[in-house]
Amino acid sequence: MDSKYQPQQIEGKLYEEWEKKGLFEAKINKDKKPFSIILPPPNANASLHLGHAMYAIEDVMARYHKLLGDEVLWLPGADHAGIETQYVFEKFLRKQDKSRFDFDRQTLFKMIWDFVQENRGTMENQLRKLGFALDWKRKKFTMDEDIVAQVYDTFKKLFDSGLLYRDYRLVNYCTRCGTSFSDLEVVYIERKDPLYYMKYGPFTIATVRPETKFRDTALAVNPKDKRYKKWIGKTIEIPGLLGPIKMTIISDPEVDPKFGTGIMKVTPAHDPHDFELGKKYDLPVTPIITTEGRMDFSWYLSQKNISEKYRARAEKYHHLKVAKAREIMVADLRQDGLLIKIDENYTHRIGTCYRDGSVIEPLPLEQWFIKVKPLVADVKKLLKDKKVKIHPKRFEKRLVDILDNFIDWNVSRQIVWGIRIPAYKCKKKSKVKSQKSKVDEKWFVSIDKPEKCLICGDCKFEQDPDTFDTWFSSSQWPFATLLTQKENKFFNYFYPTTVMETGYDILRAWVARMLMIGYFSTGKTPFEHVFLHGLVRDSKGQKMSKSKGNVVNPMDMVTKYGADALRLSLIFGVGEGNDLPFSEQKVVGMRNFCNKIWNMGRFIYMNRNQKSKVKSQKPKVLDDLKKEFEAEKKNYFKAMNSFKFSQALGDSYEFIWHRLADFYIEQLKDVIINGNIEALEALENVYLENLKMLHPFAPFVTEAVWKTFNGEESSILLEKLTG
RNA sequence: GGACUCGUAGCUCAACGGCUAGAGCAUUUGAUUUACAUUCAAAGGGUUGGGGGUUCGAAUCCCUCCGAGUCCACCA
Repeated sequence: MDSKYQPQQIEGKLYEEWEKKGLFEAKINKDKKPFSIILPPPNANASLHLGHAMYAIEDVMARYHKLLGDEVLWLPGADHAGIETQYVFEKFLRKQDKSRFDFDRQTLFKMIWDFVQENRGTMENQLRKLGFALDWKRKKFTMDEDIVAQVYDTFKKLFDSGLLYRDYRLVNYCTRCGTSFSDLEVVYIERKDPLYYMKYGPFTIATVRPETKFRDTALAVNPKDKRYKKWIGKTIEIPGLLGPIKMTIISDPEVDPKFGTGIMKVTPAHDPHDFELGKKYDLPVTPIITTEGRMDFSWYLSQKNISEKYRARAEKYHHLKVAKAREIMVADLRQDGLLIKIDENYTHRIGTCYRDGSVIEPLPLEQWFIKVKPLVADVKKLLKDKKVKIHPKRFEKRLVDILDNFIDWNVSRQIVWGIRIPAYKCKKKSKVKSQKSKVDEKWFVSIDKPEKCLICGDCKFEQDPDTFDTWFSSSQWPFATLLTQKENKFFNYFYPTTVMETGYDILRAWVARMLMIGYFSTGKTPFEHVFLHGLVRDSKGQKMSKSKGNVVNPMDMVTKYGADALRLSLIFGVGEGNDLPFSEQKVVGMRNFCNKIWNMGRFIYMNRNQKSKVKSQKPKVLDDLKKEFEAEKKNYFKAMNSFKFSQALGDSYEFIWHRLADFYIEQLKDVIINGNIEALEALENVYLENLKMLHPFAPFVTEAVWKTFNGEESSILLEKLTG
């Protein structure tokens, strides 16, 4: 044995051997208790960041349960990460002076597919370098054919159950990404924008969006507002930039008389609040901004009998970007004497795209929505019946809160990189003309490509060009990955999975949805336990981000200090579910701990090999050692079985280093060197037992030492850990 | 505006109603022809954010105030 533990020379070889010997492979074994975890699938296209290294907690569980003798499945996978990946790919295209609009759908998809395949191996090998006991033979990709079939199946079931509907409503649209987002993907920021006070017939209104006023469909006041009471219900003519418009004054208690002038313009097509008002009072939805973020005045220009002045204006505005149009219109308003004043100090919050930071436009679009209410009710029952338990407990409250406030889920995305929605629109014109007819009546869903229209039977139906929100496929991950394994019974044996372990930041986006869709599809909870870990931050507690330049590459840490050291540093001394500030110092400390483990082994091993046959008295201190070790073991199992891994590790650390090494070995050093076999054996037993207990946390160093003691062919993973 | 988390040694955090509030790093002093200098022994460093309450006993439970952060909702 070397005088120092050198992980770089050992880790790669050990992992290869584990994988080759199939030690991570799961089988159906009726005599054993199944224990399963599905790895939250990292983005197939990207490298791992430190947050991914937190999956070490899952490895701790997987290896611990292997040692307990359970049948363990830890299933790896990769996510196609729709928007993320398409965004990265478009950046890559831009470098070559191209854009996605230069390619047709099939070509673009194929290009991204190849791009992802090229990069996919990186992430997988990084997971190996971290020592994760993943069953690679069962790995899945969200775009695998069989997974897609599963996703289609779920979509059809939702459709058939009436939980899916198509609706024309305001969605969060990023005109730069060219797609809508769910509400979870909108980031609100505080911003200063001019608030324009405009003359509006007999009134003054305040708005930050004068460019949308052409499509206002009403004015709204508070019913109790004395200033405007006499106007309610009246329709008046108001001079505007493009000539007079007719406007009806409605009243709604939601209008705040104290804001601005107490009278608001209602633009159902471009403001979520106004859209709701529009629905309530049956106002038409009349868009004026396109999905490209440009003004659309074609509705105006197609009219006859407009004066040359107004036509010229409309033509000037037409097709301008929103910001530019606003600028010009404000100038025109001023010219017409319609602008009263500008409040330059108005701050408000606006939605921006989480991906590229551009302003989100609320646009009316037809999209697929999942009715979440019934699903939420089922999940709440699961929680109440303790079919699924949340650790640490405080997150259960948050989950319930999330469920109570879940709004219908928009699953349509207008990007190419994703799973195409298997919905088709009947093109036959319906004979009955009814404005109130629901938009989804003309749609059908089919898992296989349909040969004829399932509604009318003979039209040239069209497939929805949209793809699914990435979370829609992810929400099915626990059961989809198991149902698509070769053995039929694999699913029955391992489902519901035992634990879902992930960061608390995706409790809403992922965990809640997995529970909803998982229960809907299988009638069971997808996992019995949810364990949530915190976020890795930098040493000052700041979020790591590329723009801040404080990102630590986990692989650098592995190269420098070994995978065990990195893993230990992410678990040691961290309260369950708490964020942890990452410091290289701590990794160094854990590297030292690994070295300590190694050298304790070295000391015992050296003396074992030169055992002399001197028989002497059994040292008294051995009784204390036994007692102390029994107590440690008890604590260890208690902590491990209640998801308190940090505590289990902390206790072991304390015992191994400061009791076993600093106290007992020091006490027994002389008698051992003099050949006291009893003392040596007692130490060896306790040490090797501790090696097993520590193996889930530090798999490499423990395995390396184990092999020294028990031969190259042995593996600590084949040992039993008993309480 | 709503919810949650946190405030403990210089720094980062443990301690989850019960021994003298602990660890890592940092600081100071000393040891070692050594299993390990990636070591060991020891020292300094604390009114547990302030105040009040419950209790035989509170960092821990309750109330209140102050401060920091996160998530959610978002009125033109």
